[in-house]
Amino acid sequence: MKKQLETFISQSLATLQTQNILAADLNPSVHIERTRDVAHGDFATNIALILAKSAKTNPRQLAEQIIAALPVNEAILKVEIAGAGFINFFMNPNAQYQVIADIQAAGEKFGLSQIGAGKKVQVEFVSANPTGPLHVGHGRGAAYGSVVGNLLIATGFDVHREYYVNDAGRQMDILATSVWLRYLEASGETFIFPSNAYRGEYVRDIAQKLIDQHSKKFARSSEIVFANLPLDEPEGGDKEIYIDALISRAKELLNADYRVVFDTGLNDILGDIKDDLAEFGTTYNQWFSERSLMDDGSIDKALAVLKSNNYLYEKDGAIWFKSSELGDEKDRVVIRDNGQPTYFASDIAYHWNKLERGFDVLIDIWGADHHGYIPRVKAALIALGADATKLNVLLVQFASLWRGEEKVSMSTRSGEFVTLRELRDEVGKDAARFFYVMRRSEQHMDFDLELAKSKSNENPVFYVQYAHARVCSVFRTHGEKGFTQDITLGMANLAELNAEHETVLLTTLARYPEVIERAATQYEPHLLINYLRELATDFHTYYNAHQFLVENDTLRNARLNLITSVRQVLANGLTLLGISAPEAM
RNA sequence: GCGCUUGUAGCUCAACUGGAUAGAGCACCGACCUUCUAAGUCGGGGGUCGCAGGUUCGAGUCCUGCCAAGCGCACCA
Repeated sequence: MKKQLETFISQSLATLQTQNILAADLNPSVHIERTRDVAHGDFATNIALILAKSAKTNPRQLAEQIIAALPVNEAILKVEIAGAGFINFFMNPNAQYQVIADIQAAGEKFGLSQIGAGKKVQVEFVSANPTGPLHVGHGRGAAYGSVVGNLLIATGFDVHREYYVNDAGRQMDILATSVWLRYLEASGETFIFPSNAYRGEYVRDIAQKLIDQHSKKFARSSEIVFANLPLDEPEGGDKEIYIDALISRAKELLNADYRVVFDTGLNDILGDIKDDLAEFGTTYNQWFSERSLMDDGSIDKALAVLKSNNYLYEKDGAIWFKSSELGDEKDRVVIRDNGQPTYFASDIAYHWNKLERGFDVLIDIWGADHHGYIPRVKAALIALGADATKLNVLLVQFASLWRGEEKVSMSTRSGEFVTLRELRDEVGKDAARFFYVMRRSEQHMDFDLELAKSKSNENPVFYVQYAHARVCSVFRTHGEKGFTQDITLGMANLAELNAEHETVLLTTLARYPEVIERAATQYEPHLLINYLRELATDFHTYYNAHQFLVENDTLRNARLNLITSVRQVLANGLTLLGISAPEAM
């Protein structure tokens, strides 16, 4: 209906253009809004206010001309000019029932659209280093990314979800070394564990698996392992230099076996991450390996192009990229003085690879702490001669965990962080997903564990799910009372749904496709959450105000068709969020 | 110091991207269960949209300057 009005207005404007009332080269974007106040009708547009200046007339006069040129349509009851020049549309009340037929016909497809027109979109999200289990910070990115993906699919985009696996690089070497040291400890060696190594309990578990599978194959005496190393930080040294020296020592002593230790750690943790995300309802089309970019020469190739485009230079033994010439704060190292490419070098190759795969839009979902990284990636794409405007980086702020009034402290340093798995175990998948996407992603959010668990009206998850369960419950009672639903009879008598609560509900239902479209194109899943809360409220209010299972056959069946539509839309929305729509609670 | 993000009711957050009288939920006060699930509903009070300017028919929304919070400013990822 909204779309239809937009078309009508556009037609009217085109007419005015042929009459030279409006300039022919004008290409206005018509924007129709739902009104906030019933006195303003059902829909309104400010188009006359926007165009008045260029038409060299006053808004109200232009509004009159627009209305005069409007096509006649029986769905429009009347059109008024209000305020400074708003055009208000009052729709024919009979038109409001159409939505029930639409929902019934489309079913679970109601709300889907084709505005994406099959455009290829890649959504990359989470992509946490496989150096440990996912924590609650990753959870927000996982929930947000998967819902954004669902919304884009729902609006006709061709979506490819991807997790970039950082299976190369220094952090992974630190993990591999940490695993090996725990392995040595478990084999009976004693030494002081490095301050910069991974200390989590899971590292010991992986070490134990190594022992189970390979016995003492990788054991070396601690005298040999720690001979002639620089000092660790607690002893007055540098923890980074110390751990790097240990990594070199591990590679030296283990030779080819280093890769076995490394891969055991990688595969164990990555497997855990995959299981974790799958249980959280977050799935991927592809797990993209950083190492593969090194192995197939993609990094060398990207750097060669940068070099031939004159964006690389050497300084202090390292190779630098002139990102400062393309909007970044300073130049960035791509090859360290030790000859190793930086993480940034692989990321250049990775983003280039994404574009070469033919995606029309790239969406990267990052933690907000990585925001400073955006200019250099865009700079790299420009320097490669690629289209950097295709890259869209969405930032997700951290969530603070609360237990009622008490803030849950989290410190990565001590290894005492709350994992996503712990969160899921405590509050469940549905509540976790709902809470994560309840707020705009750039908004810092407080996540109250007590609230997420509570089975009360304070908890918005239960509130929405309860609305769905309630409709199902009505139908159970309906059967118990010996009624048989007659959908056709209900459809023929929808006009009996003339109570104010019913009108409100019909309007809310009709808004659903608009909400999906907006939530998708703006990448704002919280709009869908807000909508579902409103729909649930409208339904609960209706439920309390009217009895559905009345004796009157026509009215009863009309009402049943209405609440069936409510159930359908609630289920559709919850499905997009990856949240269950329970039939009973 | 520079950059990014944020600042709206006591608290947590919305506000259709520049529109009409800024809205919800908690919390607080007061009503509603012999009824299709009270995990629900109804009513009430509560606001200098961080502050100050500017842009225009019109600003919570845009521009400038301050103030405050978070994050970032590696040859880590």
